[in-house]
Amino acid sequence: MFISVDENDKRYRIMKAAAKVFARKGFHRAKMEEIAQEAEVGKGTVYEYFSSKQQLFIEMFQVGRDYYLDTLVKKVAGEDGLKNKLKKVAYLHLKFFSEHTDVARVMMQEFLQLGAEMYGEVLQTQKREIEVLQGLIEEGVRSGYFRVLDAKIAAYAFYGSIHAIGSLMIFRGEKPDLEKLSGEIVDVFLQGIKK
Amino acid sequence: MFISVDENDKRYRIMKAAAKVFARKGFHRAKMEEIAQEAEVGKGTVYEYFSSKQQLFIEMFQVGRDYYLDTLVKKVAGEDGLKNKLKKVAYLHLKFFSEHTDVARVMMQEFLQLGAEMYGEVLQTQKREIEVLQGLIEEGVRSGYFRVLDAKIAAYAFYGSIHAIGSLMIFRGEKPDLEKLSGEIVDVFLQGIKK
Amino acid sequence: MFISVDENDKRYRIMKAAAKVFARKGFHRAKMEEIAQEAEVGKGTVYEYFSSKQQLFIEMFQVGRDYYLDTLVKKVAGEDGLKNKLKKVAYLHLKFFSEHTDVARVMMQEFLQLGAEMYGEVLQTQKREIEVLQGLIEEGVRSGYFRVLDAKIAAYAFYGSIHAIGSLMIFRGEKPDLEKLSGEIVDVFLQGIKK
Amino acid sequence: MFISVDENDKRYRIMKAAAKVFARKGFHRAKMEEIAQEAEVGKGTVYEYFSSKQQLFIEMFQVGRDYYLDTLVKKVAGEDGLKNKLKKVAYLHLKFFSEHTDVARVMMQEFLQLGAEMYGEVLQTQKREIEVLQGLIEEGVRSGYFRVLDAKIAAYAFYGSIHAIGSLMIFRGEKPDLEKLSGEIVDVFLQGIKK
DNA sequence: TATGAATGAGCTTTCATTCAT
DNA sequence: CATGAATGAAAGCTCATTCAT
Repeated sequence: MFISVDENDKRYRIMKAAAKVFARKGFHRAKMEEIAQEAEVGKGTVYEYFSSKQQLFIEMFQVGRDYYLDTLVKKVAGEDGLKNKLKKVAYLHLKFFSEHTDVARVMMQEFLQLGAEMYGEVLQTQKREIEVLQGLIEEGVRSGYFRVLDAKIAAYAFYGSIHAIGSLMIFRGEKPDLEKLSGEIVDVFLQGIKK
Repeated sequence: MFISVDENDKRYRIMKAAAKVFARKGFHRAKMEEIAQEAEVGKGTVYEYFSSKQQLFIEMFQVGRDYYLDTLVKKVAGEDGLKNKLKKVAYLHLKFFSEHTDVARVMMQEFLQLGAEMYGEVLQTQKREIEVLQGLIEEGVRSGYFRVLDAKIAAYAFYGSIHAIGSLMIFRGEKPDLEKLSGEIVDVFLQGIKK
Repeated sequence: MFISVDENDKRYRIMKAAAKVFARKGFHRAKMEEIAQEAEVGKGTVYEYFSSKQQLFIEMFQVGRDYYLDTLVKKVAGEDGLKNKLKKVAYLHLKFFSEHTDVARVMMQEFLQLGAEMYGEVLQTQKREIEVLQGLIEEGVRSGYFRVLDAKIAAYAFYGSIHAIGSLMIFRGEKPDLEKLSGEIVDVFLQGIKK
Repeated sequence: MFISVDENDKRYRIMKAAAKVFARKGFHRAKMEEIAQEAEVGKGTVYEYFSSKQQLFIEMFQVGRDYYLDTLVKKVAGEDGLKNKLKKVAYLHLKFFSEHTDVARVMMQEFLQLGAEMYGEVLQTQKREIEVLQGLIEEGVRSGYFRVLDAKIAAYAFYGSIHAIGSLMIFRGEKPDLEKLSGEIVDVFLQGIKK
């Protein structure tokens, strides 16, 4: 999940362990001790790299988020046509949920628990992904490909659709065909469900 | 929010207090002491009615959920036409978010924190609301009003749309025109965004 | 040592235990656990009465100091003649050291360790006792009983004399005749050591 | 302050750094890390020269003490007449306080904190300085210059006087005329305050 | 010899839960 | 039934000390 040149880098190992434990337990029930054990380092070592539990959580989160968003933007740009771009967003979102179930779980859980600082951090992810979608929709409206509507609401609606379905997968442990699924979601979004 | 014959009923008062405090602080940061004070009872009294903090949370949650779902089902039944029924679901969901911002926050936050027991409980709410939607969509497909598609995916997509927009409102503190907003969501869902 | 109506008063018991443990170990090496055990209460109970270790130390200190100073002022006032008053100060100071070796030890030890807050607190004791002495000496100078000199320096000198001898007792565990000893100290102070 | 042939000697640099940091923070709040930084050596290097924090403190203390006492004995021997010798002791004690405020602070603070081992070490300083004074007083008694009295008590009284006044200076940050002050202290000690 | 990354024992403090009144 | 004083397990964090390089 995270970018790292050296797989044995302690900082990297601790962040990976943190992601795993936070995912399993949530922020409050995760113990620094357990994270240290998971990373196969001493408890004190964690504090050599991260000044506090909260700081560890925030940094772990930011790295994951940045990696995800960078990948998203890059891959969407590589697609031709608005429909394919929307489908790519859906696909990548679902793929992330599917491949990083544990991390996704944390990202959804700890929303407001950690006070104002985290509040903003966590929201950024949603916000920036939705901005990408809103941009695509606005483009479609300008080019006459989409009908005239509130692009923000539409973006939230589309984001909500894929996010809800992603959540479903997390909770059910299902492994559907993501290509097909993202196709269907985009189809509903573009054509509506009405005959 | 909760139903109670006797407004002075201790059990009721404690649950209401719990809802308030859990909403303010989240599960882990909420203190039994504070809940007791909010309910104007002794700390020990809380334990007369609820065997543990977790149990109190679960029961509070269930009562809120049941009240919400019962209201939902009843009001949707009172509407004519599938479009109006869908719109009603969106409207009620958004209205709940709008009127009970704090409670909604808890319902979204504490998802998995509380282990397997809560896991199921929390999911029930989503699941049953989605079942209502799925039922409506299947009905529409059968009657030929909607085109043939995977009703479950469509239900999740619709649910996700309204939920994402509801979340937005919670975090931004916005107070939009719910009638209009639910109309727009249903419109996108039915017609799609394509021209 | 401390004033208390009810010997079983928890607050009192904790303060007494704290005095004992702080005396034995000094502030930093004293463990809250040990204080709780000494007071025969649970660790949490200590925190019911004192918000922190430092607060416990400060309050314990203040109570001891106030009791000591009040007694000092009262008893000195009850003596006739400057010589007897000075002797009383010496006697009470030595008696306090003799009877409350452990507490005296703490009062001397933790001087500056605890930051500005304690700094002032601890100094108050010395300062106020020295003020009493300075007052007596100034009175003697005015009345022509003492020769004209810097009353402050003389007060510090006298205070230092009795304090040094008190310290000696603490460290050696000696139990000299305090009446006789204070007489000798006052004698040296009044007559000097010169023939 | 310390004697060293080679100013760049690591051992010497570490001890000097330790004196500085212990003085600033007291024993328990001083960190080995900070001492190492102050000495501009690695943390591990400190342990090459001193087996533990406590050992470092003790050795630093002993060196300072020995230097002080050697100087004291030498300079007192260089004075003519008991009065001048006593005055020299007072002057040097006050001068030490005045010039090495920080070190003096530690010497007074850490008295008993460090258990039996330090206990003896720290007391040695006082004890040996008092022995010097006691020797001078006994000499004066023998030679008929002083009246017959308990030389030990008198020595403690004199030591206490200068120590109390020295402490005063430390805490107030005053910089009095040490020549004059030591003269006054000796004067009170020899003549008494009585007319 | 010199280093500083790594360690974990040990500390203060919190708070859900109990139980004597 | 109602209470809240008492409790102690549990957790985050610090820092003296070690040891591979």
